[in-house]
Amino acid sequence: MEAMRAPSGTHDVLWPDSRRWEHVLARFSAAARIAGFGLAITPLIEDVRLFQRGIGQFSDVVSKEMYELTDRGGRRLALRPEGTAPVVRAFVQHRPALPWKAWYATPAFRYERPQAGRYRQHHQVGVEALGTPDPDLDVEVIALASGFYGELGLHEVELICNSMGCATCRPAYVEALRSYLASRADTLCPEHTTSFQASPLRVLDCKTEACRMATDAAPRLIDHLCQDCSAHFERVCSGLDEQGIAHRIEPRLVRGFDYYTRTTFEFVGLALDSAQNAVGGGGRYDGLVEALGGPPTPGIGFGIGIERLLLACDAEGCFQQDATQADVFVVDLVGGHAARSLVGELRAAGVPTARAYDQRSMKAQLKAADRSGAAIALIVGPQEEAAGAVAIRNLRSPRGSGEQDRVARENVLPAILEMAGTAGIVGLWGTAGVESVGGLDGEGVP
RNA sequence: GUGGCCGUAGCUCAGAUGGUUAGAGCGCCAGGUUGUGGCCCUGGAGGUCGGGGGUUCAAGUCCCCUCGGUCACCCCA
Repeated sequence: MEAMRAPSGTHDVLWPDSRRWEHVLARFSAAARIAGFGLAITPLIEDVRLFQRGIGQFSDVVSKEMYELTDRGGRRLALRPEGTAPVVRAFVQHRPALPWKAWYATPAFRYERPQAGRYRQHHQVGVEALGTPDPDLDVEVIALASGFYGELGLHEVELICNSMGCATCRPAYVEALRSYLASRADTLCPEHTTSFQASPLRVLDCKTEACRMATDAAPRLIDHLCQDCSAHFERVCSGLDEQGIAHRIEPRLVRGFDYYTRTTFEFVGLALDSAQNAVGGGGRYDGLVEALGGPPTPGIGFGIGIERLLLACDAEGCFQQDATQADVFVVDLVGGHAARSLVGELRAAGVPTARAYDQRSMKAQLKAADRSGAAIALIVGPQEEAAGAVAIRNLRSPRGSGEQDRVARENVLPAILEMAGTAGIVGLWGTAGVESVGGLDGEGVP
């Protein structure tokens, strides 16, 4: 029988790797809440038209990368390829009071050829803020992402931004660019010599030497912005300066979704070797709500790819791998009833506690205790049981020293707390909740 | 969707030009120490050599197909 495996381009995230995910998720949710964003959970499946109308019928993501399905009722559905459209759809459907700020964490599905940093199912955390064109909001949203990277200890990240203009100024610019490209069509790369007609903006983003040179002198969008867009972009940039957020204006930055207007930005992981080095990106989408059937409402948001974020964190060595499954390990040589009662008692008191099963030998149980990373072993054999006591052993004491005491059964908890001090595990528990998950507290944050 | 590289134990990998029962390190299990983890020693379990077909007296090794992984293009997080 062939062993089952996860579909191509999808991955399992298991302990201890998953610790980093818990950490990232906990940090992001905290940062988002502090910034006034509330969690939004929306369905993984949506009407395909949501993405066709939102992202754009002819975008690559919609035209050739969507996971589409027909349900038993004949509805055409799609697995979300990105996070913004569903949240904006929820806004249109429920019309919460403005401004509305939501954060999310979600898988996203795109049928692409997998490679480093690119998967068919990947995961994003992100935010959407709807209801005002105020550039202060742009700054705030960008600052949230930027601060989040910093909190994780990720520093080799470059912020690049651009403005895509609006319905007033962009069409004229696109026309200008198209005719410029037409004049140099023969110097473009093979792929763009004809396709520039349909999507001239894409050529700006082309990495080939030919297109680079050809577009060096091309008209730049930021020079063709209308007065409003220009003023808006200036205020975003000065706002970022004011906050001390380094950024580079990149007139070539073109993002793949049709809904973007005005501010667009991307965070590039400089420590990443892979060609997939965008660790986050987003922008304003002042026409999206309307396109989805809601009232004219401006909005802005970003998404951060967790897999790429983690790749970047690895490249910078943000996390120390130091997994512990428990702080206390119970070794039972009396048939299991001591383990049952001690484990129950300690866990109820909030102490991460593990034990062995199957009545294995003492050596095997202590070995398991060692591997679990526990700092303390509680040992109950016939002698202890007869004396109504528990042996408490410091698993972190120097090799051979075998530091071990015997305490009365009822004094186990205080004895653990006392030894915890010398074993150097204070604080591993007691700060219950996501922040202490996996003992990652403080790691990676200078 | 296009192209390059790679699939041998749970993991990392050896296995010249085809030739006996396919190996190592790590990990796992047990014993050495009948009540004490880490270091050490001994032993053990674990493989349809990704799958299918072909060439051959003989295929992990050569050929074809296929699946999977990986990298790049494309696109994006």
